[in-house]
Amino acid sequence: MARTQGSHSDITGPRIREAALRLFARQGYAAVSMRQIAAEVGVQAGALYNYIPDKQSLLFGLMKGHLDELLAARAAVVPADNAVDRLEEFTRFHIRFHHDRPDAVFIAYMELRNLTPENFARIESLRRQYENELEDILRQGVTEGVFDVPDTKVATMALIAMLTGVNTWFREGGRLSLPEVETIYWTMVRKSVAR
Amino acid sequence: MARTQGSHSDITGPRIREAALRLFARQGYAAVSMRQIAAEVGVQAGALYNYIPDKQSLLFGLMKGHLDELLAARAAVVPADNAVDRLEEFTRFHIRFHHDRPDAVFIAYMELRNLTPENFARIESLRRQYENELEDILRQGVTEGVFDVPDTKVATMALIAMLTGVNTWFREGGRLSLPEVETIYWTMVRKSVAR
DNA sequence: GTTTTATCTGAACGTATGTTCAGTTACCGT
DNA sequence: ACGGTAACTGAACATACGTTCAGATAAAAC
Repeated sequence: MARTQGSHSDITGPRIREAALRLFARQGYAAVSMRQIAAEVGVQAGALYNYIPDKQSLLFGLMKGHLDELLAARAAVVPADNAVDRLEEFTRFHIRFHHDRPDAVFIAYMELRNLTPENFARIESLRRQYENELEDILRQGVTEGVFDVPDTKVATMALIAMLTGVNTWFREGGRLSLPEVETIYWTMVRKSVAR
Repeated sequence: MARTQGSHSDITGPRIREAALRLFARQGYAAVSMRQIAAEVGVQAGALYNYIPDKQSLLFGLMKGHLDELLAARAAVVPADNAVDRLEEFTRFHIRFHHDRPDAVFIAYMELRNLTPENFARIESLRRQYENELEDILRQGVTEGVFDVPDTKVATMALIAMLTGVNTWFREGGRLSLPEVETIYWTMVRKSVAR
């Protein structure tokens, strides 16, 4: 089962996930066939079932993997001591992280309805963990007296939607670079919660 | 063909669109079959083709109808003379209009990839018209000297994403009423563009 | 060099898809 | 009452789907 040397299949599993990620993002989970994914990998459809139990698990694995990565990347950040700096860091982190994974982000938001109820609950729980990081920052700022936020829960949802929205319009090579976009969004975020 | 009195079919067309709207929003365009839609209407699948040429046109018609309604509702608004009042009106309008049509909003954002290139271009053009209304307001405020916005195009996308995001979390009967949510968002919008 | 094991093919399974259409039904105007 | 017509059924079309599996293939283990 597990091999000590790098043989073919050690690379086939990830290749299936990459192909599925790209195709699901472009055409949607329901519109992509197992045969399409297999063709992208250069294999017959039946061979996929040596790596995944079924199509559903493939989708769930992609979503779970994305959110695990997101939370791991957050956990690696050493938080600043004041709320303003923490919020700036979060803003720039969110934009950059989501910019680097447009397909996974798209899938994680759009294909929730194709999950079984249990899998849906697991994904939503991970997402809530991430959102709670932002809400903690906002609450800290309110406590510190540097933020004036009418409702930290609503503000959290508002800011996350705003930041994630960058993915819908930003294109490499356009009028603005990503760092410039980060700065513009940070300006708006900062002012929206300022005293 | 056209009948003067209200006969059965005058009501069947809208009923097909309503059923398709609901099902597309819940399961996605690709995952909904014509037989499912027909069953919802209480008819056999073949009968649908007395009202629509094909499944694609049904999707496009729903999206186009939604955006036409949106632009018509905007056109009916008498704009205030100052940018701040116009922006508040836009904010509350956007939240309320989108809140009243969650299914149509969901479809109009998520099923763009299932449109042919020409149809996609037509829908995007309508959406851009709506976005331009907001950008005009922001530019007016900058000219008046009451707004301080680093980039009106980026601010437009940021604010629209933020406002549309209400649909992803707001549920009737929750902690907050819709007017309360409107006010919270207006506070954040106002501050984010303030001088 | 032979056995063992992981991997893949190619065909098959039952079921579902969008769309068409000849034929039936039900209602309309007269 | 009756002819005309709009609306609908039910079956059929070709094609595609996710998944399974016996058998072929290739690589690793001894």
